[in-house]
Amino acid sequence: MSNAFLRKLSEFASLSDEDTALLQEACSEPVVVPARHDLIREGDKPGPIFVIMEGWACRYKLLPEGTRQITAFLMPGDCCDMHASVLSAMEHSIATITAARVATINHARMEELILTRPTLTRAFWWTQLVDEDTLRAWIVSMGRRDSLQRVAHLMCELYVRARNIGLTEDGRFEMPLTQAVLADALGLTSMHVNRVLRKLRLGGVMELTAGTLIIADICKLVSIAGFDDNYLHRRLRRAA
Amino acid sequence: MSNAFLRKLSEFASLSDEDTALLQEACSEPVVVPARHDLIREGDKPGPIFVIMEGWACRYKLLPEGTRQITAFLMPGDCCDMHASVLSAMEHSIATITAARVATINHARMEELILTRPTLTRAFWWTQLVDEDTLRAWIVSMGRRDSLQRVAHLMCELYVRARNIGLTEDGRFEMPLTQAVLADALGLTSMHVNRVLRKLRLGGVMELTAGTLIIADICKLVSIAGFDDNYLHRRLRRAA
DNA sequence: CGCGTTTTTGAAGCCCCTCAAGTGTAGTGG
DNA sequence: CCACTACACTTGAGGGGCTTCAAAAACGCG
Repeated sequence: MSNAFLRKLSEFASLSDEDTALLQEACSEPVVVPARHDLIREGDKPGPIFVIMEGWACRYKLLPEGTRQITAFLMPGDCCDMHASVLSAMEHSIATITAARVATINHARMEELILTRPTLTRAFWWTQLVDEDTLRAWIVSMGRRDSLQRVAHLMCELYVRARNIGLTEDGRFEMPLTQAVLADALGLTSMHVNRVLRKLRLGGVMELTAGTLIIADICKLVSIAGFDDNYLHRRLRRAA
Repeated sequence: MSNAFLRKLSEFASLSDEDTALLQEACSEPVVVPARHDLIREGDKPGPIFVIMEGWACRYKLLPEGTRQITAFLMPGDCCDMHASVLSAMEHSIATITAARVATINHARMEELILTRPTLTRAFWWTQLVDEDTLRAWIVSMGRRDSLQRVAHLMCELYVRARNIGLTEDGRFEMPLTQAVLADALGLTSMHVNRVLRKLRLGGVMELTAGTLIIADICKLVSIAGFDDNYLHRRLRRAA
């Protein structure tokens, strides 16, 4: 199954052939977007629903002082702003991190799917709730975990999410995030992220080089992070 | 209008008499819950939808080391877990802070409302999206604001939310949160929250005593916080 | 009035930031 | 093929913001 969106949704719900076909068709014309390109900006009127088919993106907000806070990473299969049309303006921006293939679904089409396909509606709700629990997990990390735990926790989250969509192999996966990007997500400076990564590397826990994360000791990593993947609400649990 | 839930929803949508009557009836039998009482605990199967009719509550998560992180405050009119039934287990707990009147709506009833009353459905979506943007605003605060800005920002948020449901009068409102509770929400210690509050008091910005917040200089407060209430997505803007 | 909770204040220390410089590494053009 | 540039990564020194530990004062409630 080459469609990451389908792969992700079918992780939660068993989709009928008709549901599958409808979804397939809805995001059949993805557009290639270059890296570091805004899909939508804070203040804009909500646009269509974006579905990331390939590549990485993030939600972020710029502060007056020029600093940036990333509030979510978007990976293949993730979709944004399912119902944002209800609001009059976006409160944050969404940008690609790498070059990406992005499908768009207009709101009329989405509304139609929601009204007529109860299984899809439930699956969409599930993604929404997982995203929400992920936001809460980030708040917990920022509020009550130190930098080492915080980095470890994010690495665990991204690893599990990558694994769920079949992007890992044998404790490693491609994670094209610079230390500056990680810092913007973790509420740290890139210099400090660098020091934390060194510590994890020297401790034989994990190594992040050239855009790939290699987890040497997943048990140590999970234990440092205090990671519990419940918040990602997976039905199936596969081995690492 | 004595029903805080109705008051809040009608802020976004103009509800028909029938919608109003249905909502009124759905939460017509609130229960009084004592202070510091869990409504639902992490790990529990999702229960009914809770609607806070009176009093304060919060979502929180306990960490292994015994620390606590609050991820949201719930005020009159706020409802939780609209669609949580989709999930198999709660990822966080919800507890009252003060004594509270809490209505419950079972999921079958809610589903019926959503299927038959499009105006209500849109209004529910709006509350959901506001909650989500609030989570993101908290992440931004924790990641990129220092303690003074963070406290100021939270006070702004709570003041605007209280004002929206008619709980303020002339720059003041009842905010029954201890410094320890604020600390658990802000990712600080109660000692440091105390020092920040003193600074704001001595600066003639605001004063928090005996469970009421008195804002002396709203402009200063907003400017310290870098507060912008867009994320609460209000349609109407009333004067303070 | 007495007791638990909350608030307040102080002193010492650590975690992470700021500022600063230097080291790769990939891409470009001569 | 090598200078040149841009960007990401790396490392160090010093400082500040928030924590930890500790204890006293104030408050609220039976």
